[in-house]
Amino acid sequence: MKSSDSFFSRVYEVVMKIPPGRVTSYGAIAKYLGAPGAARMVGWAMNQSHTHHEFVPAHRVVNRNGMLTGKHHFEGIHLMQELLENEGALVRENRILNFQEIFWDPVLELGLW
DNA sequence: AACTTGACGGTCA
DNA sequence: ATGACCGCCAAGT
Repeated sequence: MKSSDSFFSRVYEVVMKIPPGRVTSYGAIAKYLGAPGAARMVGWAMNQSHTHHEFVPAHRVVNRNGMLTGKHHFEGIHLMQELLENEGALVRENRILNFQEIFWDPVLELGLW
C-alpha cells in the first residue's frame, strides 16, 4: 500500500456515491477531497479504478464542460456514452447536453467539512 | 535519476 | 472568445 492509495480510495468512495443518472466532474471531486487543482489525479484514479474491488461508475465522471474526455479508456469507444444514455443523460458529440441539470456536486450533496 | 505525459481546471494576455 | 501557461503529482520511459 502506497500513500497515494488513500487518496485513490477516497476518490472511489465519492464516485460510488454518485446516483445513477447523475454526473460530476474531476475537479469537483478533487475539491471535495481538499485537493483543489489536483483534478488530474482524480483522472488518474479513474484510470486505475478497474483495480478496485468494487464497481466504480467512472462513466459518471466527466470534465467541467460535461465532455466525455475519458471515453477512450472504456472497452468500447461508445460504452461510456451508452452507459450514460441508459441512465437518462443526453449525450451528443462527446458532450452531455443536460449536464447542468444532472450535475451532482459532492461538496453540495455530501457537504464540505 | 531526469524528463514526459496525462480521464483537469483556473488564470491571464 | 481563444489560446498559452501553470499547478497538481503518479506512472511510464
